[in-house]
Amino acid sequence: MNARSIKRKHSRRRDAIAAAICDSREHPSAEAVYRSLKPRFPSLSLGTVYRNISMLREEGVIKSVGAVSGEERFDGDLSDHPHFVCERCGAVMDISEDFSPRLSAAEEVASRYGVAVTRRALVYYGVCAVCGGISGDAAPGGG
Amino acid sequence: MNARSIKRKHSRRRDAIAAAICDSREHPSAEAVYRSLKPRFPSLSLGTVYRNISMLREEGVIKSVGAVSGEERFDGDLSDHPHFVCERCGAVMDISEDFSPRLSAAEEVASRYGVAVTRRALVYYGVCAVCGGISGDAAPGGG
DNA sequence: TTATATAACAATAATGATTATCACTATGAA
DNA sequence: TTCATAGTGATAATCATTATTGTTATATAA
Repeated sequence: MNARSIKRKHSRRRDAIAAAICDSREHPSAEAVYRSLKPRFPSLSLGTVYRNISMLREEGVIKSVGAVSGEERFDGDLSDHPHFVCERCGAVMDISEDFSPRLSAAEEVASRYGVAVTRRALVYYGVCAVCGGISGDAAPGGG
Repeated sequence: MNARSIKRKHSRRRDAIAAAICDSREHPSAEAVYRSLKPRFPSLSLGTVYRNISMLREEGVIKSVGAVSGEERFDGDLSDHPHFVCERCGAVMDISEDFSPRLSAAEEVASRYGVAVTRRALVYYGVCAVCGGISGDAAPGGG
């Protein structure tokens, strides 16, 4: 009756797209998924990647992490954990759930503001270790 | 010497664009700012809005709240507070800082992961009061 | 006030990510 | 195998945003 019951046929490409996202720690964009699968599926089309990502998201197999530099990034780990985004290279990494606000905060927001909260997203922004976040030398003159 | 020292001339439009964002609780998009100012500045161009928003952001007068349905939304309140986004109507509202994770969490992320954290963003998603978030009737059949 | 340098402007073209269309193909059930 | 239709590649269209360009407004000095 509802949209969920649309019959889905099995698709090799959809499996591969889901795996590319779920088996990666990179939080790839649609374009990145496309590039990673193109060698294995030479006829793969970018539209197919977008279409299947959209289906996988509806089905709850993957979720979006938000956009980095205008490109949406995806995650196959559905747990409610924060992310770190490097503003230099665009890398997205998982952060332990330990750094999430307590779960009850969402309930408190709901009751205080009279809204229904279905999910939340916490993102830390900065500069990753590779790009020079920590190794104390060479002050970043390039801003 | 650096990019900050580019000479800026005074501009009525830039003032109006900054005010449109800072005096609003709507977290408007560039398009929304354009629409709100068009009556007062009939010759206003959308490109001008984008260009000035970009300048205001560089200068630290406003900040981005992230994209909602592909449209970037802006905030004149620079304090580190969470937001709530209604997934039905796209409304963005401020949430009290009380619901932010403690500030030390950012430092802990930095030291644990070897990164530099410059800012963070916490967003709660769901359905706002107007769209039916709370008033317990009429189960949302339209999902 | 006029003159001059240039930041800001409107109009518009270009870009880049994403979505829609369509003729054809592959999947799954009979 | 046959059939209905979900899935696909190619490509066009859309939408937000950015860049370009010739003109206008602002700041400063004469």
